[in-house]
Amino acid sequence: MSDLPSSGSTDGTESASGTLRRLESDEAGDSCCDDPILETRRADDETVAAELAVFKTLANEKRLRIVEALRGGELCACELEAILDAPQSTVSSHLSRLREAGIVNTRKEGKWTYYRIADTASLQLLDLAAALGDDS
Amino acid sequence: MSDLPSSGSTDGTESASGTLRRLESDEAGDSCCDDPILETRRADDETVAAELAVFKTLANEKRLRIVEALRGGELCACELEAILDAPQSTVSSHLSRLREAGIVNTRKEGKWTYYRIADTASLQLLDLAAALGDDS
DNA sequence: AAGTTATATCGGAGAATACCGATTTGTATG
DNA sequence: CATACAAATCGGTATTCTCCGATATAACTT
Repeated sequence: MSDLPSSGSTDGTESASGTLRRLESDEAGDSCCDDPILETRRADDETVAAELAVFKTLANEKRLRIVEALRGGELCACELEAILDAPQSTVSSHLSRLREAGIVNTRKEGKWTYYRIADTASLQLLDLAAALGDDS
Repeated sequence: MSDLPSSGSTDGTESASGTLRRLESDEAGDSCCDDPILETRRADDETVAAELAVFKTLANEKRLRIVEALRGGELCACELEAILDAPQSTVSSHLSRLREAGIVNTRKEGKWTYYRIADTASLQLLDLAAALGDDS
């Protein structure tokens, strides 16, 4: 499907550690798992936590549909209720999850609460995911 | 925290429908939810499905750590086992989820199976999510 | 104040996920 | 062929998530 070098790096971001490791270790080695350099590959806890919060928030169909609906500008909770065709309490709790995650912001006007995308980076995120998802 | 226009659009992607709607409808309207134009805001099913598949796959700490570990180049399953400090069956099933979602590719060499990032867009996705996540 | 509409929160049942030991499959090697 | 190691799959339990009715809070109306 894609252009994969049959060995070595997949992009330019790496600091050569992976590639070097593979090349320097003996070709016919009979074990690969007892390697102290693996320590280097462990991800930072805070980074993972930040990513996880975002992905968990977006890993739900109704919440995704809310964000997609907000592409065209702000909407109030009851409009989103109509778009999703879901009960009020369901929509409301999804909205509060999205707000807690910082994906959407709110603006209160009279008895209505309007929701909007907080950061256009969220939309880039959806676009990337859509592109990744349909050629799987 | 961020630069939000206090009303109106959040970016340039919208086709003005949201903004116009809000402006043209009466200021003191007492209902906002019975609007036929809301139909326009419903997202395409296939797009949502594609996005959902990607986000669900990445909405797990161990799978995220696997992808992060693969930033530096390919690794075999048992190396990932060591990095995650998780039982073999657990790691293996996470890897097959990642492969099914098209996030990683595999290369078999002898008795080892090496995993690598299938598309660098996945890494952009993680970077975006990390950026969105830590200033929430 | 009483009524109406919009939204948030609570609580608990049902569904989906994650986890991990045990077993199976695959590959090399003595 | 027996053994050893890597990896995948199976089965069941534990945890988390989703959903939605019921209830609470808030703002506007008469």
